[in-house]
Amino acid sequence: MRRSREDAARTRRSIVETASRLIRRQGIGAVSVADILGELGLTVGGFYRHFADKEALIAEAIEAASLETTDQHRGRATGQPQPALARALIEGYLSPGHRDHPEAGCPVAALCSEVAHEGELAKEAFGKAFGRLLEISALLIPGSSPAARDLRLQTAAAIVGALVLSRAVPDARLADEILAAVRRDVLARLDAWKETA
Amino acid sequence: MRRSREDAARTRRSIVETASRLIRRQGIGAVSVADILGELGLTVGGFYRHFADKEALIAEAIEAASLETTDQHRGRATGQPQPALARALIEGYLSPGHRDHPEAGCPVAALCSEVAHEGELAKEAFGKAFGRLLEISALLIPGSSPAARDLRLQTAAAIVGALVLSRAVPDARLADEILAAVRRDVLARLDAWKETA
DNA sequence: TGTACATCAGTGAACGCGCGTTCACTGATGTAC
DNA sequence: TGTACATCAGTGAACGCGCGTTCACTGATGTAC
Repeated sequence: MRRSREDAARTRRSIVETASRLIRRQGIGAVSVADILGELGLTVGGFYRHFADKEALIAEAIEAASLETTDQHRGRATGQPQPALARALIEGYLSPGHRDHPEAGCPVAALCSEVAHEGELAKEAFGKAFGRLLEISALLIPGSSPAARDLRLQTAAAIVGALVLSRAVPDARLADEILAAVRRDVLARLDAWKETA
Repeated sequence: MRRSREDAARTRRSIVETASRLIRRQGIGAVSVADILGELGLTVGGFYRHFADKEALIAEAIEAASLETTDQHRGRATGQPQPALARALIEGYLSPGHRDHPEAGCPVAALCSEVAHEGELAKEAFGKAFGRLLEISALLIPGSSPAARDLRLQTAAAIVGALVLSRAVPDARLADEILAAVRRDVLARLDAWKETA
């Protein structure tokens, strides 16, 4: 039966949020439209009143995950002095908690190798998500110099690589070691950068 | 009809090699058993004479990809003096060619986010592949000191992160920029490391 | 404000399809004598 | 070395299943008067 516009909008949002959570935890390929709607107590038929197809939802889910985590990072960042800011952001990103809860974490790390095989919409959303990761990096490494941009790209590659590998490696000790090594490295380089600036 | 033992062994090897190539290019989920055997002009029924199930093949395919690329790296490394060695390995790994041909490249970078959702066999094979990547790093950064191990882990995370992001990002210029930035960074850090050693 | 009707959010069954896996079968290969 | 038979690599059709998507339907919501 028909629902109010507010209800419908709420449903749509909850589909995106659920998809966003599930694809980060299980991967895009492992999550079906029926899984997502089932989690909400809904049947699949109504899905196509809200989205053109699965890929459109995936793209929105990536976007939502990116906005959610970026907001979290900005929230953590406000009012902090620079050194504490760097510790908070980097130690949060490269924490066992973030590694063990991809469903609430960075979509770039959760989807980076899988998204290469998805459609254009999903890749575009991923591109925007990576752009936001670079914006967060710019809170730590501001400036428009080539050296600042280089360091932002290097930092992004390092933390994404570390988190993804830490999740993929079956040896728990090695997984911790990767996070710790890159944490030390990135924090040391941010310190060195601030001294030169 | 029955084939000779040599033929059967050849078939088995070609299945592994084809799987290894296809999963690196298209991802594990996007490649079916029928795809792999079809590529070889075979029908699917015979597959289960060689492998227990798809996951067993995937694990062997990851292992084969790892051995293949590790051998390539070792080949590139033999007889080279250290500075040229570092350039050859890092510039090869972080090249547009490697980015654009995942089917012939590092399985760790090709599968890193997807493998987290696969079974134990595949994850184990991935773990061994990552171990071999660290061995290749040890050609550039030898030694058993904690600092050497840290630098190997940091280098591995950086180059895997850079390659994966370079493949995933839809903006071609940004993709090149990521590779170039991390290339410069890793080479500079290897130079600095040699000076202290 | 009240009524008649159009809209449409969500249901539940159905669709065609491709998946991993199984199986009876074929006939060349390998083995035992 | 030759023969009779067991083995088994590969075929091709079939299986049950879950997928994304479609569709006729329901009835509360929204709108026009």
